[in-house]
Amino acid sequence: MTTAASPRELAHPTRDEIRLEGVLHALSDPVRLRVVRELATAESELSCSYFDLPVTKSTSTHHFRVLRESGVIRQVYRGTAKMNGVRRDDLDELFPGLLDSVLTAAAGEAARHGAG
Amino acid sequence: MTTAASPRELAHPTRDEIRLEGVLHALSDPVRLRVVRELATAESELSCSYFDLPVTKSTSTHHFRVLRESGVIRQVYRGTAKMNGVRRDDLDELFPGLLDSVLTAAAGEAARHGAG
DNA sequence: CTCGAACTACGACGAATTTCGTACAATGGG
DNA sequence: CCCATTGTACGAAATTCGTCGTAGTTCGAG
Repeated sequence: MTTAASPRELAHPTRDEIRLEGVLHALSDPVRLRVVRELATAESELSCSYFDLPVTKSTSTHHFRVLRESGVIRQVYRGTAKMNGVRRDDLDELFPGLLDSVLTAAAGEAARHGAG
Repeated sequence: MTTAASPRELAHPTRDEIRLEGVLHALSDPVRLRVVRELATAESELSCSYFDLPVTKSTSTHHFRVLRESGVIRQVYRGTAKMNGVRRDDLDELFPGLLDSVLTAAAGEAARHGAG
């Protein structure tokens, strides 16, 4: 009773559907901020399973979805894996400097408190 | 030095107690983001009653407190009024460029969708 | 001292969020 | 076809969030 369509396409907001409040909210969670930092540092797509997050798989799926639906990341299936990448072009066009300042701020805070 | 010997002093986080996640969360609410935008454009401090927010006084108090406790704004009593100002120095030192890029992003989004 | 203005404290409520466990589906290799 | 890998869906519980109303506090003016 498998239904007809291939469901392996993921819904993303278009560029003009991305909202600042949604992006800020997505980035205000420690787990999600950490994912975005790794993704941005890697500068290439990473699978969900690449991340060793302190939450279960269910919760991990949830966080990735929040990031995708807010427009922060793009997700694409590749075999059984789901690859993730930051939507840098869209974010930089929409909110110039925002992503970089958040990443810089996160790095600074990590240096101050995480390794201080 | 401050001449305030008033018993009504408000608790603020010190600079190094301010957390990025807390700031992002505080700014991810439409009402609070609007307050910060007005505060940032204003030349001087503004009282709570200056703002005509689409919420009750109770809720307004709540939002101002979230902003204060996250370190985004500084609040000082002046008579019966409570004056509010953005903690620009602290935020710029802690998270360079972050506040400005958020304000620019908010202005851009308002131009795009609010008055586009 | 009394009054109004400004703001707070407290309790409450519904809605959203976060988290988990378990069961399930899609893919690619034997 | 079988199965391990990868991630999803669903339900549920705990928590947080945004909102409000009411009662109360502090201050300045009269």
